[in-house]
This record gives sequence, C-alpha cells and structure tokens, in this order.
Amino acid sequence: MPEGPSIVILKELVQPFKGKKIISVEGNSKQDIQRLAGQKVIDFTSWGKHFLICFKGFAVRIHFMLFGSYRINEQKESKARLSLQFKKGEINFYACSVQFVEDDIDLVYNWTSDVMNDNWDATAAKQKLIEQPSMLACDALLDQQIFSGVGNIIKNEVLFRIRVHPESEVGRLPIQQMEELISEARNYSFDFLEWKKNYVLKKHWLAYTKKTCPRCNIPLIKKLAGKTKRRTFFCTNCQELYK
DNA sequence: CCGGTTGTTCAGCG
DNA sequence: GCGCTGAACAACCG
Repeated sequence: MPEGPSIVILKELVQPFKGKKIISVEGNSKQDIQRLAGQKVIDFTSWGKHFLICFKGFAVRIHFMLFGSYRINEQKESKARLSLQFKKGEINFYACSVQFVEDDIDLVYNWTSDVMNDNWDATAAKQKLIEQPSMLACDALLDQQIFSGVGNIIKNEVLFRIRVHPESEVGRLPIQQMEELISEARNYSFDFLEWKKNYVLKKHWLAYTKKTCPRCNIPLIKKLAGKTKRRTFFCTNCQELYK
C-alpha cells in the first residue's frame, strides 16, 4: 500500500466524496477526530506517501506506514483507526498514522519534490543530490525531501533500470546517470501506478525480491544497504558501482 | 507458526 | 550536539 503511486490510486477512488459532508466519525485514533463530524471535505490531495483530506482551515494527514490499509464502502474485521461516514458511503482507514495539519498545506508541503505531482521539479532534485555528494544512491532515492513518494520497491527497480549500483555515491555519478536516476524515479512511479491499477505490478519486478538477474542470469545480491538499511537487490555485473 | 516487511519517529547511547 | 542503533508501532503473506 504505502508508496506514492498507491496513494494516487486512493486519491482517485475517493473522488466521489469530494464536496460531501461527514455525517459521523468513528475510530481508535488518539487524535480529536470528532472535530471532523459535520465538516465538508473540500478536497483530497497527496504529497508523496501522505494522503491529505482538506477541510476549511485545516487538513487531515494519513500516513499508512508499512501496515496501513483502507476500505471504501466496506469494512475490515479489525477496528478502524479512522472511519468517515457520509450520507452515501464511508471511507475507513486502518493501522495508519492520523495527524491534523493546522497550517496552510501549500506552506507545509513542497509540491516540487513529489515525483507524482504536476509540479515535480527535476532540476531541484538534481541540486539536492549535488549538495549531498557522499550520499548513496539507495539512500537518496528513499529521501522524502528529494524524491517524495519513492519507496523501497521503486528504489530497487529504478537502480536496476538505470544500471547503477545501489551503493554508488551520488556525487560520483556521471551527469547522465544522475539525470537518469532523477527521470526514472518519476517514470517508474508512473509505470508502478499503471501496473498497480491493473493488478500486474509484481509481474513487472525485475530486481525487487528476485533471485537472479533477468539480464545476465547470475544471482542477484540481497543486502540491507545504505544508512536506511532497507532490502536491496542488485546485480554486480550490470549495475556499475561509482565511488 | 514464524520470520520478514511497499515506513517513520524517537529514545538512548557513545 | 552529532550520528548510529534499536525499539516501537501493528498486519499480512509465504
């Protein structure tokens, strides 16, 4: 559930509730969720992995972390963290982080760093990479201030696609590879979106969870790489290490 | 049944 | 104050 493209799918699914009034609220969130009762949803939007429900003067931020999930017009067995009931239908969130954003979201969020956003700015991402040359490519892709919305699957697939070793230092990347890393972070995210919508995402994984390299058939390395120590799959033959 | 994880924050320590 | 580590959270899959 948690990577950026999955949040975009959710945003599309809840569009019928835009402009609608919340009749009642339930859930085991520790936040004061009852303040949402009677409120009208002005908009649903997102920044990276943050799903945002906008109201007059504030917003609700849902973060699904690793285990979060949702149901629209149906319920799970387990107790919802937040359940929004409308005259016609309901939206239920489970095992997620719920927070209120009291400030104007245009001030809180930098839309240019969201790889799925129309305002995505590749040049800004490049500048951030250049400013942190010793950062490893596998960590850079997971940095939400640079590539908001990119998660561990996208990280692995982007690096495999562009043939860059995950432990390469971004400052050592030839400019062409750096630009490819940036453009593919966005491109792959949109491929992810389409594949996920069509329930064929896993089928398209080339490196993530794979045992052998689909290009040269040698075993892939599986390692907890970088400062982020996340599962990383790579081929030492066709992914070049720049350091 | 157990181990592992599409993620993030924070306390504690050196 | 810093960076690093581990815990916490908590659900599902193989």
